[in-house]
Amino acid sequence: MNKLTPSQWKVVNRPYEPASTLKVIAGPGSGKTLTLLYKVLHLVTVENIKPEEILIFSLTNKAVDNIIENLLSVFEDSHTDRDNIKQIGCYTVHGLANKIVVENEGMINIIEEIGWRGLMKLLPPSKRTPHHFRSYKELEKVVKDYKLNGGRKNNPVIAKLVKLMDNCKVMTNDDLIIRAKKYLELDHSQSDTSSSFTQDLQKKYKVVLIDEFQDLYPSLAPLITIICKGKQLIMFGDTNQSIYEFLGNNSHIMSQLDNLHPKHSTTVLKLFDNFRSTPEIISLASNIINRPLIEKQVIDDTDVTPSELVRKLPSGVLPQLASFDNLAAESEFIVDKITQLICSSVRFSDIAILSRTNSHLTTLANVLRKYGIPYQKLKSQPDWMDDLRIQFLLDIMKVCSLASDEKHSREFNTGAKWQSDFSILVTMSAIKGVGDASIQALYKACGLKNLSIWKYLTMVPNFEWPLGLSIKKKIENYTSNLYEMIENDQVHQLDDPMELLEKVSNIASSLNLNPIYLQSIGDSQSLSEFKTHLQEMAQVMKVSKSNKPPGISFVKWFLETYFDQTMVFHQANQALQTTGPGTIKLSTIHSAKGLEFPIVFLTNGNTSNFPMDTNALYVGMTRARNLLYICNMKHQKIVSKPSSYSKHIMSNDFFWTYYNKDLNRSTFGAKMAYGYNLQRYNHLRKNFGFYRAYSSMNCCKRILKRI
DNA sequence: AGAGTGATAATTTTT
DNA sequence: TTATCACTCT
Repeated sequence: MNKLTPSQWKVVNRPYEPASTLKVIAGPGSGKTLTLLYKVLHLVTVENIKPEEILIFSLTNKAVDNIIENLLSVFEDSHTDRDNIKQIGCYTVHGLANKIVVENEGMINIIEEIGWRGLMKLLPPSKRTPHHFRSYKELEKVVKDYKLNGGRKNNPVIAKLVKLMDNCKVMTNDDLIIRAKKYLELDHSQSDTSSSFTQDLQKKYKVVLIDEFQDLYPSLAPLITIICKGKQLIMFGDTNQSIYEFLGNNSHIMSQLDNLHPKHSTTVLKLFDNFRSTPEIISLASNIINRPLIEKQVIDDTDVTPSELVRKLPSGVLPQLASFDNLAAESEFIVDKITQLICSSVRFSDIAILSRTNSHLTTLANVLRKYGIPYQKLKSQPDWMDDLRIQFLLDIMKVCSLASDEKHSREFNTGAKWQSDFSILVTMSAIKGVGDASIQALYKACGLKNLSIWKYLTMVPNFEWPLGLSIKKKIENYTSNLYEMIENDQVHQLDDPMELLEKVSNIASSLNLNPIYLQSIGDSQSLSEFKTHLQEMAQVMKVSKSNKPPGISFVKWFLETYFDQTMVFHQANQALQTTGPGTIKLSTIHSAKGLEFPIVFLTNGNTSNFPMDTNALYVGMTRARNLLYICNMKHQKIVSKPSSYSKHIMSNDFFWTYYNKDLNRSTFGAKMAYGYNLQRYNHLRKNFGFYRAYSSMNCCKRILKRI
């Protein structure tokens, strides 16, 4: 095993010691993940730590997936049982918190956009009060503030909302963390359940590894400290790559973690070498974060870097900075460059386009599709999950399922604990003409009678409803549409996913919803988008149906598990797409953290004028191995000129030899092919109609098939 | 009424 | 960094 450098070995060989901290500072391309994996291997094979005593966590799904994916291969040569290795706990912080909370409370709901929109309707109508919000995001922020400061602000309106959320088990992601911490603090020693997840966290684990510590933020601190206290804490990260500052200050939680264990058992190590990027790219990136190139003097004499592990040699090609007046020009530049690259033996899968926003990526994706260039969006969630219309359908299912359950518990009226209320409020306020005033009046009336909204609507005669005539009609329509599903338990009897979906869609379509939930009307592109999303959800429903255990109704099973199942399904789908001719990867800079690509296009879009965050820019740049293009970057350190047309890169023999060697590809046949490549490129360029704005898409598709 | 001031959001993730 | 809102002052 001479895969590691001395500085990496130093980390791996650091002995196990309870109640200690090992902090590893690992810059981009320094082999952080590899070191982490070998550290785990070392713990199991040398230090005799059992796999089930190791807990690894990180903030993003991608980082966690990355580790899980590679764990097995690292253990391949050791004589450890595969099933045994799977005992290693590997979670996102929120995934872990979710697991704890669900184990202790049963099914919960994470609030989404549609939920906040519903809650907005419960606010007083006056526009001049502090309760008036421009968007649901402001409300989200205020509620967060309220929860953070406890009741200190004493805002009765927000307090009411929070109470409603509590009763309906509706949580924000921050709530997950707080609640998880609460359950970990409880003493479970008297409890008879012998091995719950909560207890495992309290007792079983000996070593906790944190990947990407720079992503942690203060509100996670209480949970993380309680998990790590007394264990060996090993954390990897790089403050320069801290791009989640908008969630809270990273240094605050880091100082807490640094002081978790006594000074004498806290060690800081550093991984030096950058094996990823060319000196040209590193130089520019280091300049961005005001840091000279990796200095020789920081390497002490016990850590001499052997000559075969020095950084990469110069590639002879500088990162290209370009600016454009409009989005079309930028797109054209990117497509033109891609064409040049593809004609120079680059594969589609070598290229990544990184941007700061998802919306800009969507724009770029449409451009690529126009030119028939294969692409793939790297997203942890499929698109349909943040489609409001889909969220609405899911909420209708929730209403049916929850209200139907509560119907049976009618006798045991245990106070205001009606989980269905939240989903009812959300769905009802999506109806056209049902405004804040009616929702509030109705909700108040229910509170007076101490009934759930559904019970109120079905039991109290409608002349008592505190509503205007036209609203009454609308609400009656709502009730009667849902009546069969709930009162006759139809929702639980529908065993066939497609029947359920059809039924729910029928309800939605007869409700006369607000335009925002029905964007599909009159817009064919949006309609086909909705169709695709619906089909994707239907697929997950079918999968869910196939693994449903007996003794539970399909809706219930689906609602409880659809999130996890979707993630698994989505991941499998993405993996599937990587085979074949390859695809260009589209990703936000945030999602691309931890990944690397031979060629990177970094773009800021042209619409927004506010500058790029320095660390985000740094992360984006350091994703590139060999070639970096930066478009329309707004940053003090970047001076970009309007780009002039050049096909220089195609004839750069030295670079292409370098490139193929870097990727372990044969250069046979690539040399002397410049003439042929150029001919191919010119042909494509003509057909694409570059420098004449957009061309017709049909001819492009035809041409690209020949590549 | 219309000009001027000051505060703040826009974007990124987590089930 | 810019756009927009709420509010104040003349």
